[in-house]
Amino acid sequence: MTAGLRELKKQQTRQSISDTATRLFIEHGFEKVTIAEIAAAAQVAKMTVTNYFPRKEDLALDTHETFIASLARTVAARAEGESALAALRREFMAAVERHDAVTGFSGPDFARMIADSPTLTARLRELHELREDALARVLAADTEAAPGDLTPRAAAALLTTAHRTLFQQVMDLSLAGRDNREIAAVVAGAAHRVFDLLEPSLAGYAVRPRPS
Amino acid sequence: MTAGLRELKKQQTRQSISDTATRLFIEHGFEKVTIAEIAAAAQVAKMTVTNYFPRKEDLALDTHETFIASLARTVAARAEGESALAALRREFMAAVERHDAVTGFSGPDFARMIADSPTLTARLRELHELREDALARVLAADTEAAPGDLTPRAAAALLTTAHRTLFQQVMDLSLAGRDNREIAAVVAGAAHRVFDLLEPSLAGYAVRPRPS
DNA sequence: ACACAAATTTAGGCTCGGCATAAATTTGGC
DNA sequence: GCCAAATTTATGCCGAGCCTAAATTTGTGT
Repeated sequence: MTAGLRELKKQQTRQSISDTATRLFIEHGFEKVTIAEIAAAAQVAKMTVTNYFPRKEDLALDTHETFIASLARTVAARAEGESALAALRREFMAAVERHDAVTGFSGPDFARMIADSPTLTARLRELHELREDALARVLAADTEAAPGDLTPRAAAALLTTAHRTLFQQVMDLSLAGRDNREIAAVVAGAAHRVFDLLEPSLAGYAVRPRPS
Repeated sequence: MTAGLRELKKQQTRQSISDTATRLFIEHGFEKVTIAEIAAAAQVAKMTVTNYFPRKEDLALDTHETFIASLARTVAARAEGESALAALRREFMAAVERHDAVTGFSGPDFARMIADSPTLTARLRELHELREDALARVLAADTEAAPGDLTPRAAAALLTTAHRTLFQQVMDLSLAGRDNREIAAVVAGAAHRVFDLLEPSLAGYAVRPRPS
């Protein structure tokens, strides 16, 4: 098998670089840390860092695949008779109650790192857009929309926007130093209001049919 | 008066640099053109270009102030008894009928320049966000929302999202080489559907009171 | 165990955007 | 026409990203 030692060491190297980078970023801020410093701290060549992480942002936001796919996956797995909006609301509320990273990202340090860096903020915007695109594709396929139909994209935009607004709220509260418990309480209330706001428009959209 | 020749020449220099840059960008693509080339073509020092336009993106998207303020201004100027959504719909439809840049930006060359450049695409995302923030501030002030209230931001996000979706549609059609007439027709239809979609949720939000 | 091929890492250098600083030039007011 | 202020220029530096060739490490076959 070729999936042996070589692949293992690659993953170790990659992880080591990522961990080192994250530590330095949290410690000194994303913009202050240079790729050369990361390479030195991880005891690899500068080029090796670039090989694994083409852009510097990738070192800090390594879980982007999960993030991008999250909403699309939630909607794809919605229950029979459940709308896309209802599924996203349910999933979001569950995440809030679990107190866990509504976001995949977590903690005030992490939020600070992003907020303090224009580069990371921009990348996060891009991730939100990619997430929206992924959701739009699921909606288009699931509602059997015509190719040129704007509806899935508009709906995906609205749904993602709702999520992004709450996401931002979590970030803001996290930056303000509130603990997870308080954040969960405040965001839960806000989430109900935001989802309720969209309910009249989207309650009937992309409802998964019940088998007849 | 100090608003004389000196200020005039500054504006001329600025305009000359901007025009030169735009021409080169359209001709060869944003990423291919270097700041040094722009400076040479405009017959100024490289540093002068940077002085007027701190970021390279600013050379291509010079009308950002107008863009950012557009939605906020439309809502601020809405008629008595008119909701924020209705005002934005009215303004958008009027722009479509005028055939003019729904966007402030216009033409397939311009759209191509942006679409081909990750840098410009990212900057455009940022401009959308700034536009959303500006709109949120107007809504918060106008509805006298409490400081921590998420509603204005959520509403601004939804309204901006609707606009952005249609904006994207214009870009796509422009890139596909459709002429202004066809774009206007297609987008007008799409716009009605998108605004209708939001109507149930936002018809009653931020309605300007009639003087009693 | 050894050699060879393939994969991975390293070293070096290059371009470009962005920023800092000081010198040189141009302009407005007197 | 002179002087102070504003503007432009020249120069150099840093960091991200990319390219290429050399060096090292690993997997496979004998």
